[in-house]
Amino acid sequence: MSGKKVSERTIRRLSHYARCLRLSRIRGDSIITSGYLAGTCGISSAAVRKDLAFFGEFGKQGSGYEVDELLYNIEEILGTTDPPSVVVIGAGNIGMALIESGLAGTGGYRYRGIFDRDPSRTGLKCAGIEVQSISMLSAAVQKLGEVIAVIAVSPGEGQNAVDTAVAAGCSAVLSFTLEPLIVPEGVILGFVEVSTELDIITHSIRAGARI
Amino acid sequence: MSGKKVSERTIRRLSHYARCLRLSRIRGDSIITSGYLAGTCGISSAAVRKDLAFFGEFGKQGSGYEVDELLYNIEEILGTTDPPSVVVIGAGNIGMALIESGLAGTGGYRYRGIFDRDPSRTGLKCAGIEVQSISMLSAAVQKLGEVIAVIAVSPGEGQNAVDTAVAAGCSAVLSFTLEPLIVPEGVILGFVEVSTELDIITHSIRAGARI
DNA sequence: GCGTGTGAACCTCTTCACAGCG
DNA sequence: CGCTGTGAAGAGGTTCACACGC
Repeated sequence: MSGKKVSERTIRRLSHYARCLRLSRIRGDSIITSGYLAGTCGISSAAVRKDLAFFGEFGKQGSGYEVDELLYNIEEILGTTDPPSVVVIGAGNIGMALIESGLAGTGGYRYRGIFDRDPSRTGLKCAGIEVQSISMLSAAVQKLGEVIAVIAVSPGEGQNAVDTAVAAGCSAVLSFTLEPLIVPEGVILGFVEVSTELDIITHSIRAGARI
Repeated sequence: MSGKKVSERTIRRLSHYARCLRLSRIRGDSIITSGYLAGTCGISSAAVRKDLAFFGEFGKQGSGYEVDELLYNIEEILGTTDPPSVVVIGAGNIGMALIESGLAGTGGYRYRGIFDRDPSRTGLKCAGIEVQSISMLSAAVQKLGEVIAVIAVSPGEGQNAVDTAVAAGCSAVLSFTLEPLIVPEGVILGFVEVSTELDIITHSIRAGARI
């Protein structure tokens, strides 16, 4: 809709603002300031205002931003007012844990299915969702429309699972595996890398401990 | 040791290089080029060389980088040659799944314990590790030394768990919860946010679909 | 007075092009 | 000839300071 180009870093911040706004709304606040958002997200208030002003004049001078209105606008920018469906591929420990934990508080996302190629796992139930054979994925995607596939398979099976997800028509892939993955042009690829987060933390500990 | 200041973005890339090098080593390669690392990590070869040259002259002109040597140097920079211990707080779905999945392939990290404040969970065994009462955390940290606490508790319990971890002497906290958290100065804080990754992907899908 | 919106300065990071060395 | 190391140019993002409106 909007022809704006925004960096991933900005999108990441907008996502944080959105989460912060949801918490404010739960707490009953109707107005929020850039300074408050800045403090909660660990950045400067000027940066918050720059981010928001880039997309429109959402604030009221002298008071701040109306929580409901700002949240609506940010979700509009992110495209999460009507978010894609999410399915999990791999009904192992992590896959099942993700399903059981759900996506509460994330603003609209919901797990719509979990798939595994191991027949001994199909039929298991988990948080009201039944593990289906991977052969059912294609039909499920056709029914759901836009789908993000969360890859939670065993090490070494990542690329295989991604290829299956892509062939089934998934628009994007979010991988929990460590392996490098390849997707065709047009398919979005994201990673959740505990390993890298640990490395960053370790470096911070060591660097922060210097004199 | 080194007084260099490096950005988190650079550290994140170094972590990716390290993972790529481990895979190369397993494959038996002894030499790797900046172009190959660049391709696998999705950046330009010049950026890779800049990153590495900043810390020393690790490469051999005309051939490339020796895998073992470069990996050693990167781990030295990251501080992961002798990595901190990792413990999990919260023996729910995610905590148990993390323990069962282990940290294979991450280069040295290992889960050394899992703790929960719910007495009905203590004593459960998981991948050879027994769930301990949260009251044992302090003693465990004292024995382990430098400890990263992975927070995998139910929504709303995050800050409580963090406070406990900090009081027990943990050097850093990596949270899987969505809530904003506060830690005292000197304690490192990191997040794994599936919600934000989904937002980024959703935005990419919608933005990429524009004309 | 308070908090937003914004142009300008500032800084960091990335890319380019090429010299240098095996 | 191939690939690294690096100064210079360019792009992008952040901070600052202040005008504007409630």
